[in-house]
Amino acid sequence: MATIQKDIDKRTAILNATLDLVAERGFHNAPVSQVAKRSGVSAGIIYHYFENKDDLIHALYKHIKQQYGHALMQDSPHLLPWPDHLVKLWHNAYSYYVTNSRETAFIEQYENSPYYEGWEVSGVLEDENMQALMKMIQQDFSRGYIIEVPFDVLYELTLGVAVGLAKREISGTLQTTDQLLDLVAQACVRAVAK
Amino acid sequence: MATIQKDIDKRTAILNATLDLVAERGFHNAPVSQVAKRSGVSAGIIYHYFENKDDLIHALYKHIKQQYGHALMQDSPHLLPWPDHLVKLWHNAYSYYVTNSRETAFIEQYENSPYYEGWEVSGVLEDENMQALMKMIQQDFSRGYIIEVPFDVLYELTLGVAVGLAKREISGTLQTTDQLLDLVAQACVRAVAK
Amino acid sequence: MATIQKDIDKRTAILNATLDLVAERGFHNAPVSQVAKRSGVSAGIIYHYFENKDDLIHALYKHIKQQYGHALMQDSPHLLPWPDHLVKLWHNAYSYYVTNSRETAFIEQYENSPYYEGWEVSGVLEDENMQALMKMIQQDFSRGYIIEVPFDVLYELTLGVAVGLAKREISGTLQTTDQLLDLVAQACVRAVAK
Amino acid sequence: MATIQKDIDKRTAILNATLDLVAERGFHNAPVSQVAKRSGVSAGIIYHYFENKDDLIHALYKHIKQQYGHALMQDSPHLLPWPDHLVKLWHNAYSYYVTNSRETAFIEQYENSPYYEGWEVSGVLEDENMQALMKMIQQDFSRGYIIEVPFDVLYELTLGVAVGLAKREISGTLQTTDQLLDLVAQACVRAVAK
DNA sequence: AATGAATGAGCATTCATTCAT
DNA sequence: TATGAATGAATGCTCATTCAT
Repeated sequence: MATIQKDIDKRTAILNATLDLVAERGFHNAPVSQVAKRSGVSAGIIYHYFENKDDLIHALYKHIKQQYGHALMQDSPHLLPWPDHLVKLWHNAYSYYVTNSRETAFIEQYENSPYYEGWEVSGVLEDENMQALMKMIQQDFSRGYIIEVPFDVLYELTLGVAVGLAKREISGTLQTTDQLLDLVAQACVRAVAK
Repeated sequence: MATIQKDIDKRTAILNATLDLVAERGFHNAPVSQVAKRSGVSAGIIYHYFENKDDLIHALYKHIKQQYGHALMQDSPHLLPWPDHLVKLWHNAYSYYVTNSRETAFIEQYENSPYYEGWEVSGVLEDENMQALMKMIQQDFSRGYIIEVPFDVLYELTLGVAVGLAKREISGTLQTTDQLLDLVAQACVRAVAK
Repeated sequence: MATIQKDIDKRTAILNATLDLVAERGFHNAPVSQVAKRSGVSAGIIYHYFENKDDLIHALYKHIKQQYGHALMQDSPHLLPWPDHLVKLWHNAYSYYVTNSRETAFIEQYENSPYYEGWEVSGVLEDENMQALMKMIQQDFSRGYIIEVPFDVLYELTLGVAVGLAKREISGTLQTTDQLLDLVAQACVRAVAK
Repeated sequence: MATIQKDIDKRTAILNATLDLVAERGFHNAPVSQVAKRSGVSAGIIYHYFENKDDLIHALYKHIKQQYGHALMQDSPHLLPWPDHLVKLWHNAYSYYVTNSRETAFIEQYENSPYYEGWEVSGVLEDENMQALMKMIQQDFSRGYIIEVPFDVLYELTLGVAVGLAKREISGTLQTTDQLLDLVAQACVRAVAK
């Protein structure tokens, strides 16, 4: 039992150190040796938990995306009526990104690198939270609440905006207020509402 | 004169090769030696035109951003009435990104890497096209056409959506039509209109 | 008793896996971890049966050399008259090498590596089959059947040729027939006969 | 001119250092870093002259085999009558191996490692000295001097014996004299003569 | 006896940058 | 200006060996 716990800790420690380094210094300058040092393990053991550095990066991405999926569905937005559930979703997304700035930095680097092959391939769809979300949007569709555009487009018009804003807030370019965020969430709703 | 011309060509060739490599293979795997080979110059001469590799990357970014600024103001959107100028702007942006996929890939990698320190620092504001654009938005503001949110927010709600869509189109995730694009442009207008 | 049996099996399994790997992939690329995996034991236990990897290699060599000595004296060549016993010996050697290609590959790698310090040091002489063989040759000597050259030289002129041929047969370079082998055995006899 | 000379020297220095190390310490324990140190160059430059370590090893083998081919045909054995040319050839081979013990050690390690894919594939046949040798043997064949067996077999019965003996001489296992060598050369002739 | 996680030195290879020519 | 050979620190990764369990 102690062993299992320790194993989980070590794997997590490696993932966490990688996240730290990539967020701080970029995909470059996140050498395995530094990951090892920062997570307090030897360099060799990393290859016990992960096949190679790419595998480590991919695993970290999957890990974060799961976290994100969970955060999105916090407080069960799907139980709220239209358009409140969309607003809630938007705030959840924004909140996740701003609170987890390292994760945000990592995701954005990952998804804009050759590592990424699109969300359909990335295995994100297997996550149950993501499935719940898709179902929710599906319903809005069939009830005629939102414009008839592909899912990707809806995403960009809503949560895509949340990421962009969060990145600016994190970098200090932009100072938001609750009022402003509500305003933007409403704007997104307006964009996709039929 | 011929020499100067040749210099410009060589510098451009280096920038172009860098763009190629970064777009194709990512910020990693774009070694200076490859840049040299692909641009048909020696590795050493690159350090005549650029202080070091970082300088080369930054210069490329500036170069592309200027191109982008120019593309944005194509066909003088600022001469059109509200909200046509915004729609035109949106289409210009989208068109630039989709047509110049290498540039898009580079920009997105750059702006999500530790290289980037925010657009205010990046010198983008010095570009005259960008200044014209800012002025145009300023006017819409003062005339009460658009919601009162910071410039960054407006950007995310409009052109930010265009980049996101373009990236999906480029990667093949999404197939757009003129009809769909018009729909999205309208949605963006709806989002920011007061 | 059962335990002892199991031990022997495990030790043999390790030796066998090592042989496999070295023959297949060379002295390089025969890591202990792979030996463990292929022999179905843990990496750690290998160090219970062998002091270290070198010791394992040396032990394997000794093991094979004993097998070889046994194979050489199959069907009691020493009971045959001159030069039939030499011919028989030659065929036995050739047959062993061709039949046991993994062993052949290992022996040749070992004897041409810094591991090897000459057969006199290697402990081969302690083997009773080898002693019987030496005695047989000794007798041929004293009876004046064979030329007066050191034992090493006789070996090269006879069994040394068998190894060389076998290696070519194994690698597919050479296709032998019974007729050809008889011819070569005779040639070797001719070489050493006085 | 000086540059060309220097280049040749550097490439040769690398090959020479590799030969040294492999002969002394085996294919293992001949790390590129040591090759660099011993040849007085940086580790990096080795990859300017050779694609990778395998390429370096293969190049060294080819280099040595050419040397060997040259040594074999020293004093034009092909101009001598049967069987003197064979005896001369044998002595040339033996002499090369004993004099160039590092080369011998390397060749034997190489040809018994997974690097080696048989002499037909190794490009040895392209060497003009080897071609002269083949022609010489061909002639002996057609004149009915030697037994009708494949070339490989003849090789093992003659020069193959020379290598084996040389290896024993080098290792100190065997002390040869001119008389003994003549005796063995004669034995080899006897073996292949019809 | 037995496991396999853990170590860390060592390896092949890359690459930004310099500099003699 | 221009070349490209040369450097050497740094990187991802391997593997013999140890040791807590």
